[in-house]
Amino acid sequence: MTDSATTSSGKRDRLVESAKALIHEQGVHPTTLADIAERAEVPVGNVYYYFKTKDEIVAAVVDEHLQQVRALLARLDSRQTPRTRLKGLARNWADAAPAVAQSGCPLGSLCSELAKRADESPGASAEIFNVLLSWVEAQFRELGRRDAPDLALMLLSGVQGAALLSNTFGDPSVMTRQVRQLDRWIDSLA
Amino acid sequence: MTDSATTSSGKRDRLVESAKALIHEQGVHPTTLADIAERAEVPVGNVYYYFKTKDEIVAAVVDEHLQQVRALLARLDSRQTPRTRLKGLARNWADAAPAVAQSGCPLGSLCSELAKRADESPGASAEIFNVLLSWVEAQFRELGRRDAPDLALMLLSGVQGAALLSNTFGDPSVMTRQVRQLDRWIDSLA
DNA sequence: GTCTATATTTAGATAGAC
DNA sequence: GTCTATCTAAATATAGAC
Repeated sequence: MTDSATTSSGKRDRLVESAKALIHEQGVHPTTLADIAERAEVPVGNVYYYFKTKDEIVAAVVDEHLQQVRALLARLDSRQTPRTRLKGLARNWADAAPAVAQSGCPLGSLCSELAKRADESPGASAEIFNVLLSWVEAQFRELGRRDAPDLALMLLSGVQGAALLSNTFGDPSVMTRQVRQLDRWIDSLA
Repeated sequence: MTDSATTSSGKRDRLVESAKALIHEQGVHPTTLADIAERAEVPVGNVYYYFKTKDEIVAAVVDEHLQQVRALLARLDSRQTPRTRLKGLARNWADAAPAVAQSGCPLGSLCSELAKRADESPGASAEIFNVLLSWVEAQFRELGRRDAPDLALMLLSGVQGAALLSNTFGDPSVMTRQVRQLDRWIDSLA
């Protein structure tokens, strides 16, 4: 019903969810197909019925993240002003602080690992940050800032860098402190 | 001469340098001992004379980074004012933009990967960012800012996040733009 | 100290029964 | 569509000759 394949029920989705969680916790490379299958409660060999290679699972996880980001931004779009929309995004990150301290930003650490691959082109993971960056930029532009691209870069970088430090130190407060600071920074803009 | 072992010449250092470069380019997990040995022009089996495990090589690479950061900060300490010292650090990052766009920040991507490991404690890689953070904080305090810890976090996060985005997009200008912005931000502080 | 050959383990992937 | 059993390849690590 949801996609082209004639798949009956749940297993494919469970595998993607399992892979998503494990990749967040352990990283792409250390996560094995056996790990993924076990957590999804699917026999190992069966994985290959749904995905021809490990790369295909990773691609599905990236796509899942992309859809999730799109859904989040769509929800935020219902808010009245660009400022409240930006603050909603910030709030979202602050809420994720404990998970981020433990395993890093699910998007950031994934992109960090995928960017190292020999692929020439930016790849699908870049699209996630592209979507985020464009959206934030649009909010700043609506706030009347002509330097919207720079401001968007500053905000996203600030969050991603804090996520990395928070994870490195295993300390959620690093993330929350930085988000609070960025929140004030948004307020300070004309 | 340089360390406790009775090692005669070069090989250990070559292995660490090789590992450092490969880990930057490919990441920790994908880099094999065979890769490291080949690049260092040392036979594979011989690696185990210098390092008992792969983890030991990684630890040596982390330590190498730590020493390098300490040396950089020591050089910057010779500058006259805290502001010129901070700008020297920023300049250093801007110069690294091409390499960062290609393979990420050597420190950031390494910490990102190591933080995911099951280890409870922050580990040695956290010490690198600790040193950097403390140093930057000291500069801001010398500038008379009582919010020095927050400012230091903002600066380091801003750089690390930009490095991640720059690498994700494979675009050096993302890094240089952000550093320029942070440079202006430093100027704007009382 | 240096190196070759090899043991061990594990992960990705496939074949084919049901 | 589902699953078991297994092949193949590669990576870490060791034994032991020189």
